[in-house]
Amino acid sequence: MAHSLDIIFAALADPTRRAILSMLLEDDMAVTDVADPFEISLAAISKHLHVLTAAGLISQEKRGRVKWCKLEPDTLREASTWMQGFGQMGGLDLDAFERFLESELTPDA
Amino acid sequence: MAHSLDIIFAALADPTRRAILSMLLEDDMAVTDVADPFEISLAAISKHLHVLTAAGLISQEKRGRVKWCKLEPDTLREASTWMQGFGQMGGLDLDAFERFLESELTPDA
DNA sequence: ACCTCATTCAACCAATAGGTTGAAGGTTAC
DNA sequence: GTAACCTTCAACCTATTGGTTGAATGAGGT
Repeated sequence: MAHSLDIIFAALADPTRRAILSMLLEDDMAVTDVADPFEISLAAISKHLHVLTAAGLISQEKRGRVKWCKLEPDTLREASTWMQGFGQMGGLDLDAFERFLESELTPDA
Repeated sequence: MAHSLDIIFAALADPTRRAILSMLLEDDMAVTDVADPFEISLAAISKHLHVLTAAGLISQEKRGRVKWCKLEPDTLREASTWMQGFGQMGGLDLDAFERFLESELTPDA
């Protein structure tokens, strides 16, 4: 956990990587199938998947010779919550805001 | 409008820039005052502010010799909306959120 | 064993990002 | 007018990013 917002947002800043996330929303996919719709090389896609994995936005599991990619929504939610806080409240007590975020992000039930 | 998600997320990927946004949550600020808590040069801060402006996350208005920086929450909401597309991560517990808002906003004493 | 498929590694390249410094542009104050 | 102040410009440096290609690794299929 605690994937830094630095690498999460950096991962989201690339259109290819956002497209990959959208694809994975529908289903888990093998690396080759992820690469199929794109014009760039498989190696480039492999690097993008590495960035997404490092950010915690996806996970990869090797079964046989195929590596499956799976969306990890919790990490996106981390960033989403950070942004929603900004969008909706101006001029609030930031300490209270952080306490709120913590209580929201802690999966206690 | 339609600030591309590319540059919005790229702008959010830097910790200095996110810190600046947090500061602007509390109040509008002049460039020099924004730069004050940071150890880096004023020119570097100026560049960061340019990136944030290009992304539409802040706006800048020159009054006299001072340039004021103001948070633009709508753009953050744009990016947040993109994330809503990812299913269950509309995620913030709205009831808890409203309770929080009440506890923060109603006691204006 | 051998061949094929799935994925990554390694070396390289051009472009960008984030930082520096010093000089320049405007604006207000004396 | 000139001095002080706020901000940006310009040139430069280094590290990182996103892409390429070709070889290497690993796992099945036959």
